[in-house]
Amino acid sequence: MSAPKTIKPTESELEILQILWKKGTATVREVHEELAGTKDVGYTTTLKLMQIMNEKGIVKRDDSMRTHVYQAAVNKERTQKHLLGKMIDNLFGGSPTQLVIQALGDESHKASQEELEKIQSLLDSLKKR
Amino acid sequence: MSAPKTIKPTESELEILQILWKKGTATVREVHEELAGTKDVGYTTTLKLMQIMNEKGIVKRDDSMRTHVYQAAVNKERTQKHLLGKMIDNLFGGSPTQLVIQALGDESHKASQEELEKIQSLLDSLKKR
DNA sequence: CCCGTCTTACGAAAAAGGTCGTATATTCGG
DNA sequence: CCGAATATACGACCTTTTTCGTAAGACGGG
Repeated sequence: MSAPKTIKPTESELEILQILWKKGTATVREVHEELAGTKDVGYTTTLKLMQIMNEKGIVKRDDSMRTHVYQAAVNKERTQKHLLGKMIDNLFGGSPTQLVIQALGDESHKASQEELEKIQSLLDSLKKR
Repeated sequence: MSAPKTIKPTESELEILQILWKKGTATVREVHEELAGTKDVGYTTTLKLMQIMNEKGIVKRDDSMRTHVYQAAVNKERTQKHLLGKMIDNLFGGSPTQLVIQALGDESHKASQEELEKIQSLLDSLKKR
């Protein structure tokens, strides 16, 4: 099972995926070090999690060496889009507009001027159609 | 416990909340009928879920009559914002911009011209600051 | 008044997620 | 060559979530 059709990582799996997406490849130790920076968790817990993710096909690993090297097996954008779509359906009645408004209005995650410009460009091209 | 500070409804609870947000108030049977339209689930399962949600303070109920009447006890917008914030952290590295871009670019959830204008207004006011 | 129906209550258990202890293997410095 | 350090494997366990069977009370039609 290499390409899961139902992408549904759990919270913990998502944390690990993010690290793998950022690093490209990483060992369990590397992932764990980074994880341990923000939460209190044991090494074997991280290991187990990544083993399970491997079984599920969420990550791939190269176990040709003693220290296995992992990488994400699911595409970042596709996963984001998938989960976002689900949230739009589940929580925003199928309309992305309210979601966008809520996201832009989020006081604790402010967008920079530069980012706002990026959104503006996208908005312009959408409005043209 | 009437106002939970940590809003964290489960998936099933979210399904029920959506129905309650839409209907305002509803009996277990009403909620269940609607739920049963999309998924296969027993009546007592829905009942139990709603009882638990009541204990958690996610919903309120009027049990002055034999058939209890439920309503959501958590604010819709606040819940949306909370879960969205979590998604921004979990999946978009803390930046709402990528989320917004993904959401706007979602082909299966297109925004109307009117909605785009609404977003434009918000964007304008954000850029002014 | 009695019975079938509907309701809530309750408890048990399956399922899922997360945690970690321990065993075992490998590596490497001294 | 030995022991400390480090790696994976694996199973046990706990908590939360989800599921449902069963019991018991209330209601209404006949």
